[in-house]
Amino acid sequence: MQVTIKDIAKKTGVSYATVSRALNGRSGVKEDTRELILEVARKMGYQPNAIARGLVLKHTHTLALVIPDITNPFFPEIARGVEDAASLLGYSVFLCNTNWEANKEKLYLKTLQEKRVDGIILHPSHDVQDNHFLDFQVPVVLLNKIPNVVEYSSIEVDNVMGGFIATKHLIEAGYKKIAFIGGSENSPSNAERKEGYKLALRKYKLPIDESLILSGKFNSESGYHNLKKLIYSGNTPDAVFGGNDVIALGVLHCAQEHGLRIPEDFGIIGFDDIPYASLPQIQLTTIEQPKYQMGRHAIELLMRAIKEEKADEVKRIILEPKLKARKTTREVPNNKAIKY
Amino acid sequence: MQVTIKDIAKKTGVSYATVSRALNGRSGVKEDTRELILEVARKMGYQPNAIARGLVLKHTHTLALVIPDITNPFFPEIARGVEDAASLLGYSVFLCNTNWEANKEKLYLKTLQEKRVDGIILHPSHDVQDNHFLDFQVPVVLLNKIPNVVEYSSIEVDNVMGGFIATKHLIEAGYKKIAFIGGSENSPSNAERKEGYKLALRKYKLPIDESLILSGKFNSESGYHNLKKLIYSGNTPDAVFGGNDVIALGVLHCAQEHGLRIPEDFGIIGFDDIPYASLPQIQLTTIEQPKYQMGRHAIELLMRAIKEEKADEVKRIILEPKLKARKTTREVPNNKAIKY
DNA sequence: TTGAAAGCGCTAACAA
DNA sequence: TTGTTAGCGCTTTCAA
Repeated sequence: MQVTIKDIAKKTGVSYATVSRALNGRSGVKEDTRELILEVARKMGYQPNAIARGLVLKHTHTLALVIPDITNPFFPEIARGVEDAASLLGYSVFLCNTNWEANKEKLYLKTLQEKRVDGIILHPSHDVQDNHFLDFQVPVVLLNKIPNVVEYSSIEVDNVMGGFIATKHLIEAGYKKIAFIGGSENSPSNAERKEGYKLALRKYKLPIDESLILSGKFNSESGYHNLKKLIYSGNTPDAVFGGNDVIALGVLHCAQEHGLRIPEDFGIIGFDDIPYASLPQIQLTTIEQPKYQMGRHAIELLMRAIKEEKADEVKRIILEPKLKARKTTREVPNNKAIKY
Repeated sequence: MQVTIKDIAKKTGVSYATVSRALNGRSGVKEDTRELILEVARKMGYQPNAIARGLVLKHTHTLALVIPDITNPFFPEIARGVEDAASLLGYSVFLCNTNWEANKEKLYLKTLQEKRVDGIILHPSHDVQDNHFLDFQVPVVLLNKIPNVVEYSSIEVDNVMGGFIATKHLIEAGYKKIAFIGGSENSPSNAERKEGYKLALRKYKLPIDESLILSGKFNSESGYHNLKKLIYSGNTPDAVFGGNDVIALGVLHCAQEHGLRIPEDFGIIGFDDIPYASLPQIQLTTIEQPKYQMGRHAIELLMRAIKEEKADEVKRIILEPKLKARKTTREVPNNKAIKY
């Protein structure tokens, strides 16, 4: 059996209230008694029971990170950022994989509330339209925007800016026929990246050709097949902006298989900067999302909500995406750089 | 404020013991009352308090996965296996990154005990010699062997077999001068893989050349530099068995940079089969560890320890590693395959 | 400086 | 079938 403060009280001959005070470093305990208690506690191998404490204090120093899939290369760094920041503040964090299933997400959210987590960081599954987490007691911060949901703090990256920068880079590098091969149609971030793409084309007076704008899934097969489709329909672009890195990797694979010379005749840019992208054998040009920082910021936001009783204060942190020019796009000649 | 069983009791006019019974589906509640209670609970938005329940039941339905770094491509799949299996059984899991630091590991283990997790899955940092988790109340299963520690269940892959298979594959493919570029000297799994390597050389009558056996760190820089060292000392091998995939990737990079033709003149095999390895642009031949399964099995073992009060029963599950022949090694001609 | 006692929300004996 | 009550391990008033 675990030793409790009562055991310590018995051993030391004081009341267990005093033991509690001593153990928690509260004032109003004679130095002698405190030392005695601490000593005895140590000797008996006392481990405070966080459950009991949580029951009375009404907080658990426990958080949760609810994401679609830790196996998706986009998430581990976020998770690490979350966990590092949380542990620094004395919080533990539950990891929950929803597997992109709204039902699983719903179930987790319920369980987590029952476990009385102090806060939740949530990357919702795209397809969640019913916002089942809207009647929440627990503070939550979102890891991406949900259309029409404004009641939560969130940390986001500026996807339209990212899409713009990506496309601009392609244009500056001299590519002329630039396709957008995106992911799911009803992903808000996908839509925003596409918007950035169109913005850039428009700004630099390139035609917007709808036949060059494809969508599919956020996996490499989708990227692969969409480029293939373009090639076989005789509509081969000379550059592709992929909706994310995984798609771009599929595009890269397809382009290589079809003997397209990269980056000379064919440019590819992705989005996210997942770890794969920087492998020497890949060297994918991409738009970086500051994943680790996103995790940290999410914790910051969550702490505001938890600590300051400002559950109502909604704050959005919008992070800037950055271009990582690598080897799947031509270098931009200095003199050709478009003024921005 | 959250609604409690007392609130429900008041509303329905029964005692709160009855409410508890009804809510937990315990027998001995008239069907009418049960329905009433359930109905009222639903209406009031009752959320059972798992903390309070945990306090009396003395379990929390909470587990922890303590690993060095979720950002390391070896771990996400394990984590997924753990989480999937755990959630199926109604458990939540804490994710803890020790960052390879024994101190952090120690701290987490302490916290987790205080939080009264029901069990822990631990991948210890290599360099932990003092086994600070030895005085544990909580069931733990280990994700790799620790020398001289036999008191815990563990799930392991047979590293010497893996090393043997890897080397055998290289030999069968016709490589003659096979180097082993490993990771940390004091990593047990590294030592075992090296042992398998030597075993294979011996068995197939190839000389064991200590100048071809290098160690370093478990990162790609280490692999890169160790091969470079070999090359510049005029001791270039015609194949390398990397202590893990990340090392092998570094080796691959170096080999490519130095114009070695892969796999014709130079073969590379790794260990782990991390996701990178199967990218079309990489196609690294490697020894697969069944990571997802390891996670699931770990949960199995943990459940035995938790449920059956067999905390003392120590069980090891030893998984078989498998060869994944891809493009960084020559194909093994059928007739040349060595009988095993 | 210390102790007695209530109570956090719940489960489970024991009685009725 | 239902209610009463003790108690899980702890914190925190209130009194002494």
